[in-house]
Amino acid sequence: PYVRLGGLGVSDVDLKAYQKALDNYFPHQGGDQLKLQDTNQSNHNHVDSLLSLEGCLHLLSSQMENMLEVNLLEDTEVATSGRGQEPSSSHYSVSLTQMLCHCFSPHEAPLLKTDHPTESHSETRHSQKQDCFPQSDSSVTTPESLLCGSHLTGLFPAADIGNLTAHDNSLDEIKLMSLEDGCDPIEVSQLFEESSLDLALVLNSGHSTASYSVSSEGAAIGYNSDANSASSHGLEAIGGHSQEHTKYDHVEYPGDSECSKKATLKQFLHKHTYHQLPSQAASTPVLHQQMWMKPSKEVKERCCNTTDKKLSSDAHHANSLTIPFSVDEIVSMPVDSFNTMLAKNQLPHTQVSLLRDIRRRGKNKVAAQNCRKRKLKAILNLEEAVCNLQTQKESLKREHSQCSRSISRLKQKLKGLHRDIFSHLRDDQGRPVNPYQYVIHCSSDGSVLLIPKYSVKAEQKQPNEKEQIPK
DNA sequence: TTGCAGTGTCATACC
DNA sequence: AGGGTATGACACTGC
Repeated sequence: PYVRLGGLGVSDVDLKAYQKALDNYFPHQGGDQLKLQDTNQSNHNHVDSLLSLEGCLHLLSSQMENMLEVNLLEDTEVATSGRGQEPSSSHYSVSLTQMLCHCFSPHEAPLLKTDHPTESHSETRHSQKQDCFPQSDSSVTTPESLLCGSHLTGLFPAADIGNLTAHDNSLDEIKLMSLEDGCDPIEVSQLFEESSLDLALVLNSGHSTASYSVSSEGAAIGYNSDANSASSHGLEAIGGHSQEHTKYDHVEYPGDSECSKKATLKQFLHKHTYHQLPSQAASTPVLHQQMWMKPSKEVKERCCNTTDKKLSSDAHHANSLTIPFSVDEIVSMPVDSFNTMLAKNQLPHTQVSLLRDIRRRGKNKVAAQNCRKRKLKAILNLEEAVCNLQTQKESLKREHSQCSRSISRLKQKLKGLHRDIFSHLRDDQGRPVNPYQYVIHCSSDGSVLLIPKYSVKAEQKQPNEKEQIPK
């Protein structure tokens, strides 16, 4: 609340007190400025300067009123005696004009100070993501639909299948696998309690793979089991791919917002991003056509693009190594499991190298996808920031013009006050005081000095030399 | 045919 | 030191 009128050596001004007085003196402007200060912290400097100006004005006016009373009531000789003024206290060699110039110099507000908090709420992010893709929930909660048409639904009572809905995706996946395996779901649940390494080994030990996608888009497929075609290892990588993207669906990024939802949705809707779905179905083309009603021609085309060829090649290599893991599993398994698997299979160096490459490529692919999503998100955030700053700029412009108008009004009032004061001032011979030869100066102790302009100029050159001005 | 956007991969830096 | 991650750059593809 205290503002030092910079560089002038003037004492601190209690803005609150001045503001209170201003409310009486300039009731309209004072209230406005207070409101401005309250509503926009970013323009604090503007308000401060205006408040200090108004404070100065009010101090000046009130003190001048007192002085006028003294002048009018007392003899001019008394006024010129410098009564009560210590020479040391009148060291202000600054003219009123200078002070006003200082006060009227608009300060630049810190324009970049924004009230917009950055949006990085990790807790809400997750729900936003989920809200963004409600279909993933629905897909999770309807495993029966995933199994519809398959031979699996008849194997277990509906209650068992219903249990699938009560667990997270991982457990759903495990249970789906157990369904396929004909295992007891309870056993699988117990297995789930064990270490991931053991789990992975158990789940993959008797089978080629079961590529499954319970959540997100993959859920529409349900799961893609190539257990029915155990010899189709060469294609499983494509199917397994979807699991990777299922995880990718749930990757979270700082500052998710509505914009990112749109962007992400755009990505999700893009054909490229999930072209693995038809590809995945290629491992079980009949099932795929039943579930997606896609023409086989399109499936073939999808399967034959370069990326899938590359993946198929990787998968082919991986499967030629008699390793009971899909490419996706090679990529996603913990490094300890991976190393254990390598050691267990006694593979030659070239094949180990190949597996490491497959793993590296798979991880880097996901990383690249995440990186691109982040980049897109950053771009959207920057665009939003630009919009916000433009809005803020317009607001500041309006506020600046409002402050300029207020300052103009105050200047007019000050001119009138100045003119009024000098019209009442008389020197010791009773002659009017020339306003061009004297300046009015307010001191910190409340006294008002009339200073000859030449002394002000002299003191500016020699600040230590002060002249006692007759009052 | 051209341009663009999406994607996978590599190389590299960093943790 | 090895593995994972992030990112720029490149090539390729489909639209």
